[in-house]
Amino acid sequence: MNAVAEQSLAGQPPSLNGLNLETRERIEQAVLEIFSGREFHKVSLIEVARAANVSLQTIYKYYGGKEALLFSSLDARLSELAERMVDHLQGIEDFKERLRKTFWVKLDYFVHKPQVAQLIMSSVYVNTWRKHEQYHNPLLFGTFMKVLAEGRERGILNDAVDEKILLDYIFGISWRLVQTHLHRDQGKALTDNANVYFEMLWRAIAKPE
Amino acid sequence: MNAVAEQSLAGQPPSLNGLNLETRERIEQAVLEIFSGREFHKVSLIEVARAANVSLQTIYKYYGGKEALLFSSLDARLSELAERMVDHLQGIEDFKERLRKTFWVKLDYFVHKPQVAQLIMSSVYVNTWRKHEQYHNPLLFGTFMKVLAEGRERGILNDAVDEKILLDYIFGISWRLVQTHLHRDQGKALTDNANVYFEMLWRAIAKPE
Amino acid sequence: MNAVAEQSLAGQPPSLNGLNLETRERIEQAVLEIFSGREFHKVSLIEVARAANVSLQTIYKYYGGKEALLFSSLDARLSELAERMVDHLQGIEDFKERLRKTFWVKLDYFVHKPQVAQLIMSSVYVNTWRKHEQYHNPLLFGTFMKVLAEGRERGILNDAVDEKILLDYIFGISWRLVQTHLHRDQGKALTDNANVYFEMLWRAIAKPE
Amino acid sequence: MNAVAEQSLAGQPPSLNGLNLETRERIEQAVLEIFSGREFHKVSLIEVARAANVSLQTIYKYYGGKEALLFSSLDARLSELAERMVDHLQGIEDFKERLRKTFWVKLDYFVHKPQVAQLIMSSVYVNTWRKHEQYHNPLLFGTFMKVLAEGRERGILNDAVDEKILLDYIFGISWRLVQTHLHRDQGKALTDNANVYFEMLWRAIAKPE
DNA sequence: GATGAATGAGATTTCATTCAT
DNA sequence: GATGAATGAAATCTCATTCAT
Repeated sequence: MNAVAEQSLAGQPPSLNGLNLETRERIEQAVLEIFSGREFHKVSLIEVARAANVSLQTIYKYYGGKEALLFSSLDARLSELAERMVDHLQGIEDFKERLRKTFWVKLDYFVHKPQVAQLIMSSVYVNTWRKHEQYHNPLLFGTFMKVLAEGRERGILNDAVDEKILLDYIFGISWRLVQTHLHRDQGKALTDNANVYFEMLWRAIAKPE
Repeated sequence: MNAVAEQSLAGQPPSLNGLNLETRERIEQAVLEIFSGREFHKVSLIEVARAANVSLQTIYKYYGGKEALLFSSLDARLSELAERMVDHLQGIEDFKERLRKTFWVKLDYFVHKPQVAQLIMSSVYVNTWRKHEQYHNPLLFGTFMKVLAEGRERGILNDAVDEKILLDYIFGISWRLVQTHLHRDQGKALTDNANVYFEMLWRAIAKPE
Repeated sequence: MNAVAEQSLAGQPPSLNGLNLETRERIEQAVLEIFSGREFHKVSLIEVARAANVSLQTIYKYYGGKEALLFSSLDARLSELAERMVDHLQGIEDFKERLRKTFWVKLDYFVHKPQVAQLIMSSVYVNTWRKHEQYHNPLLFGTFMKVLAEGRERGILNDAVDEKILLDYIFGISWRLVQTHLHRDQGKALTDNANVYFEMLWRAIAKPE
Repeated sequence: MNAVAEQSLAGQPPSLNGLNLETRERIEQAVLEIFSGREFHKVSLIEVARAANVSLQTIYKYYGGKEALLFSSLDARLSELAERMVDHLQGIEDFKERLRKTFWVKLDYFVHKPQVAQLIMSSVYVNTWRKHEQYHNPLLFGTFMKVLAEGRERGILNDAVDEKILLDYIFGISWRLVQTHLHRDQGKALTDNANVYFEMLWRAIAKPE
């Protein structure tokens, strides 16, 4: 019954079924600012509309509802991250270096866009997110899986456990590091220490000699 | 203005300022069942009240509100986990074994009480969670910190990073493993593999030789 | 799904499924005042609620919606009229006098409660009205039909046309007289002339000698 | 601020300030069809536009709004009726016959164009209509008043009441007969009985001997 | 004349929360 | 402890109306 947010596969925000790009950015910026500071159900759509200088109806027309608005805005950011990651991997040959890069890009992204992480932490339930993670960000997910598969084939990564478990270590650690970092409000400390952190992670997932 | 849930430090659910114990268990059981299956804001208190066979007012009187009800119920479960952990650590001398035990108890707990994890995943925002984690479960948290400090002192654990970072690895990994395990609905697989998973974690946090 | 207005057969406003009588009167008074001055769709329920000093939800709970509120309020007034009519007919034996009385009571009612007529004229479509007339006011309608049937049996009324046609003359004329009277804003003129008007009506429906 | 529908005094729909005649007819036909079947506020202009195969803006440009569209369309039909009436009165000399004719033309018109009556009954409030009746159809109204004045002068009509009261009897009865006739869905019965009905009306308004 | 987008208003629904009994 | 009633807030949806192209 409602227009549904278009699937975004590329980084540049695609036009949301006819929504003016500039307007769209204003809306998603407002979403980021408001939902990152308050819990999902403490945010009213009318304030998002006002902050974005659009009418409530515009939001409903293009996004369909509160939850869809949130996830559409979030997906746009995560696509940005995925694209950034693909971009940064270019030209790196060494496997470990590739993995280190994915780790660094992720930490770096959230350090520079803390609101994206805050939004996830304050307005997205883990359960709900997991569903979206897989349906809506095959690029981000897929990029990781490809890198991991490569590592297993070359005998570099631990093969005593399922491949997805390796992903759990990477995601579990990186996301937790982002969370606590933001909670403690620590400037650049996270990326500055990225290498130390990565080496710890690496020891966990590398095949023990 | 609201009655506030009493702090629970021990494992046995203390009487919540006069709430009949049996009634309390019925309420918290209902909370577990309902909030674990639906998102926080998709659950209405009236259905919780009906499921627990109490009046809406009883909930308000003893818990104060929707969020307080959720966290009070959750805290009761987590105290159970903390208590279990303390209990299991008894008599284990070796440091690594003590840590392995904490890891195992945590995985085991959520495998046996998947609703507790589901409730967190479907009804608790990370942000909100973190606040409660620290204020309301010093026992669980403190137990971990003590074990870690001990490891650092003995030169067993990695001392290139802050102590809290080690905790991030432990919590980040264990929680993520629980999440994906439940999502994939995999019976006992998680505890069966606990040792393999722990060894990976251990390599991450142990001081490299 | 909503509580539906209870059928009112008696004159005293019955308690509307638990709605406090005093509150009910405040609401229906507000309805009368507001809907009589403005067209149905120019009235917003929130102003009715405010005028009646109740919340919007109270209205929805007890009446179910805008249209139901209007008709429930209207039915209460018309039941009053019906009851009044039955009451006034008591003790009058002569057929023509009985009919004259019904005519007079009707004109008199609307002269004294012009808002009821105004409400009908500004907020009720003839079509919608007719449906309610028959379903919801059997008393008012039935009283007339009984009087007419009696007149036909006694050979006093015109029997060249269907009985319902006689009713059309009575209702058509009386209602039109009320309308124009109110439009021209003429104090008591209508009831003062009721006899002259009735004699004209009588000549229309009596059996020609 | 709005374009206002041009006053139509003649029967042929005048070009509405530049609106193509054929288009206009399509629009007003759609209005008749749609508003006669549903209540005014249950009809959306977009469906009228679609049914008439014009854009919403055309309606706004030439009619000014929803209500204006309705009344403009209605006025066009009523002018048709007025014109028809004037036409039929030609060559009839006898006063009573002239009146009988107006009565018959009115019933006959609505019997043949039931949608016009249905539109009034389902989408026009009595109050709103009365205003338009007088401002917008001086021809229809005036024709009647002239005929009545004539009757009074010649001592044929009842002079115990105001002239307008006579009009109330004529309009009140004829309109009510039309209403119930359409409600009962009775083919030609109305015009077939027109004479009987008129004689009844005549007895009401004629000067009693 | 037409098309597309945006807006403001208000109907309706569902709840958390409060109050009184 | 329980029950019933009321309230405020916000989600959602549908339109009339306006504006720009």
